[in-house]
Amino acid sequence: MTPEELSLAISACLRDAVAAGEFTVDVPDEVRVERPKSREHGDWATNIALQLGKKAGMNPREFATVLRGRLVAIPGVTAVDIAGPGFLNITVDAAAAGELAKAIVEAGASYGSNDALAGHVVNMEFVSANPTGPLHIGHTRWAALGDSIARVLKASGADVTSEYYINDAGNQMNVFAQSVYNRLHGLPVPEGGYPGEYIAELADQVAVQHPGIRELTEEAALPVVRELAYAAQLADIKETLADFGVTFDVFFSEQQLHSGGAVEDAVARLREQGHVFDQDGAQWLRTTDFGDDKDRVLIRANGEPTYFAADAAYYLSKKDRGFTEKIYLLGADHHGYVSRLRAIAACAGDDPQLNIEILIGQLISVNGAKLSKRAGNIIELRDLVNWLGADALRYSLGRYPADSPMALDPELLKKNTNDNPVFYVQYAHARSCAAARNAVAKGVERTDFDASLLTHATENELLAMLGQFPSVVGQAASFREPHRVARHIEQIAGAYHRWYASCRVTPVNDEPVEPIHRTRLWLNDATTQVLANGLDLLGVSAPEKM
RNA sequence: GCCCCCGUAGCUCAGCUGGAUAGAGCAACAGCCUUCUAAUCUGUCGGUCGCGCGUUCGAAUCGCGCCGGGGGCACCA
Repeated sequence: MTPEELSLAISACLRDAVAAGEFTVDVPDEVRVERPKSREHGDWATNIALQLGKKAGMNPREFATVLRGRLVAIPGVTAVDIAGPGFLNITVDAAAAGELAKAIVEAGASYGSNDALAGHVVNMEFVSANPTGPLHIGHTRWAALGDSIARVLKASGADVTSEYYINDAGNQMNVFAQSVYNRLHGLPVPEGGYPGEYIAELADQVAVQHPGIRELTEEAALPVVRELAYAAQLADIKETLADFGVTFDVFFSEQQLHSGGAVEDAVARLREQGHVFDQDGAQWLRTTDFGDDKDRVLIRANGEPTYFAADAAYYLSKKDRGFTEKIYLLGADHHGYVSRLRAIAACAGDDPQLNIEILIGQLISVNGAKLSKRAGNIIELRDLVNWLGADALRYSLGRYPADSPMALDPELLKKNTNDNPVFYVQYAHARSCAAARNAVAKGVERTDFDASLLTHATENELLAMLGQFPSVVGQAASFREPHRVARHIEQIAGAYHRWYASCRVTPVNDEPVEPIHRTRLWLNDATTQVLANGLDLLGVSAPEKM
């Protein structure tokens, strides 16, 4: 019996009690069932009586007593105790709990999938780094987190498109082209240009693809340099992301918004909605109507659209493509954009509370040093991945909530010891794989299964953790917090290690294979499956040997 | 000045949106391997949840005000 099944059964009891006139109260959609910290409080506990008692006009213990009469009749429930102010502590039959092991193995990779977000059509935009340089440590967290959020959303039934917005328009592209051009000719870095060493590499690539580039006049060469260097840089970004296990469904070009007329179109549409006004020769969006500090320029006095105008056009594109929820993942240094992005949604006729969601994540620091792409002293994502390994890096980024400030200590991560919890979880997975290999070699097979044999305290604990996995994935999706998955599989790994220490899958020496061994193999393999599924949601590999 | 985030064990951080005695890892100390992977496991030590009011049966969690740290406030991109 999983917590979900128990939760549903309790809801049914509540409805039956209301129908029988035992109390009068609105039955909530979901009854939360928790794993008590102390095992003296049963397998599962609920505070539903504390929540509903007052609403039913009864004191919570009285309410609990009435409800208890129905809960004890749930198949698989062996005891229901009332504790403290009105907690209901529920004890479940070992056989009912143990059935889960078989169910997980049979569900395989789909175990953990749930329908918490069924029907949601989500656009998930993240990274969106300028294609004027390599991805660096500042993009690392969002790449890892955004990809994992997309995965838990999909696992929870949402229709998700992950998207990378390429800022390939605007003056920085000209500066970028000029920087590469200067490098081709051995000239100094232009004022405000990009000094990084990667510029030289791009210049080499441009020269290879267009051998006569140095002979062209500057005026003729710059557009060519710009396009070739841009393509090379974008390819580099995509490769780096792929090596990091991060994939995007769509790479969306800002330039195409401009060239395709979408920006002008967006300004016209917003004007029709009555939110655009003219002042000082510029065209403004009245974002202050929707909580922004000040109104924002869409079209400058010189006729050029602002970056903000492209943002508005991009938002309308997402809306037109049918996304009901547009999620943006931004760094804390961009938090000032939140109110103006919400204002765009409102001006477009959307509900800024429902149709747009902006997740702000705190920046990562490395030994207190800030890193700047423009300064050229960047730490590349590619180097971090090569140095620390994609698994260790993704896991250490994925196990913290986005709003907690993070200090990555390279010396600590480089150690690759169990300071890094990824090894704890991966080791548990590899260990369970080894246990299964050994069991099969000794003739233990997953034939018969008798759930009532899984009576050890560590088995009870492990089964409980495995049973919570789908709801943890659902919560991770609902809250956009994949670290919940990481924390939970760490608990599963711990429960597995403790189980392994006291319950053997393979008989000792020449002792015969008993039903208990075969049954435990199911539980062992169920754990393997859940650990693998959890690691996959975080974009981390699940090694079978370590 | 205004806005956002953070403050929990010596260190790094969780704390399941208000529940039972606030947890984990690391560090420190003490134990368990001739038996499926000891990268594991068992135990001990360690807290004024930044401070103060408030909300209620009940607050680390919600509200207000302070203190401390980080980030941001362009007709830049």
